[in-house]
Amino acid sequence: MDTKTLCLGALTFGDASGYEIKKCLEDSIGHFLEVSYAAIYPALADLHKQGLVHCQEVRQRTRPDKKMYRLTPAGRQAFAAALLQSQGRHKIRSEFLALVFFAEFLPASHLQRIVDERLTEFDQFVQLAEEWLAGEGLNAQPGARFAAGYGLAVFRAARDYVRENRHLLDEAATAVAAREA
Amino acid sequence: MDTKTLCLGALTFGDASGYEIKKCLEDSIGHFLEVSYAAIYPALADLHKQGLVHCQEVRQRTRPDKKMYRLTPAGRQAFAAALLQSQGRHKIRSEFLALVFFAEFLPASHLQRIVDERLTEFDQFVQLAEEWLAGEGLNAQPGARFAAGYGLAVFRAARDYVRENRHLLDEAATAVAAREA
DNA sequence: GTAGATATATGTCAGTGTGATATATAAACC
DNA sequence: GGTTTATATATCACACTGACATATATCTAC
Repeated sequence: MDTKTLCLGALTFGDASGYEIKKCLEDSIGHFLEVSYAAIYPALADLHKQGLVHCQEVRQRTRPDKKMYRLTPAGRQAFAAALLQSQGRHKIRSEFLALVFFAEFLPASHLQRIVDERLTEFDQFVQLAEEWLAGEGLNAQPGARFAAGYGLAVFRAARDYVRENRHLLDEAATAVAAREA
Repeated sequence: MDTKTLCLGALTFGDASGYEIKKCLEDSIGHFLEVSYAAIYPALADLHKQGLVHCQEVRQRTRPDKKMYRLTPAGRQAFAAALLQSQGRHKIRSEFLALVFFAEFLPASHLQRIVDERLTEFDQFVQLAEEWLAGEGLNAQPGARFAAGYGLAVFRAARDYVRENRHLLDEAATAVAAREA
């Protein structure tokens, strides 16, 4: 599932510029998959070369000009084919857990600050997901609802675990303080 | 938290070769952070150039020769400094959820096969983590136990959610079947 | 016994993605 | 009047991934 495929996917919701594609992906699956402009713009240029999207420049008075992209029939086919090709892997890259794993090498205050940041993030996501599922989500596709529900369940579990067990990390830091004294 | 830092971290457990470092990291935080040989070997070469690790070639009769690396005092300091520098972000790149999000474009059978694979992976992790926490984990550092407990909580939540809600995805696929008929 | 898989061990390479930076306009805010 | 936020596109150095290449030894199944 490379950036090209994600762009094609975003365009199944309707025509969009690179900027709008980024917003679309962020708002939908942004919590599970990051996309950056540095990946999107070259991807769109490639897709255009391959004839998978149509591109039209739009002059705007009140905003900078933009390039609107539209899926071609070939693009729609290529998207379906790419989805079938994807293995559907679920990867996590957590520097947070790496830091926690090496807790013995960090000052307690630093560690707790990092924990607080993660907790804030988890809380925010839980709230957003709850609101979405109770509001707009009611009209969304089943796949989108499933994904949001998954996120809610997992982030809730993460939040609760961290809240209830963060005190264990004080022991880790204490161990180092004692060692260094 | 780049590969160099992870290598230094692995070496705080004792001297090791690149191959052994990979195993060490896989066995400890492998479920939250992937590392590949293609990243490790150049990282070790760099660390050696910078004087952060000491390197000695070891000739072996029954196995291929290996290069054993050891943390230098400068390396230990650099590790602590790099940890302090790390923001501790928690990123997820889930093609699984992306596929689910675009469920309407996939055949039901394909989708359910992908769900089965994820479920198997979640189950395996839950079992591994339970065993580790009840066994070796009892002697591990608090940080390592916290990380394992976090993984257990989150993967359990993921497993339970997917088990109880996978039927929602049949609706998605049915919608497409109806549309295409 | 021998064929094939698995484990040990190190490395490269093309392609892809990230984070930072650059540029420019307009609206909203204080 | 100045700062921040939003719109809009793009490039660059660097890091990482997945696939491949190479070599030896052990373990398993027939």
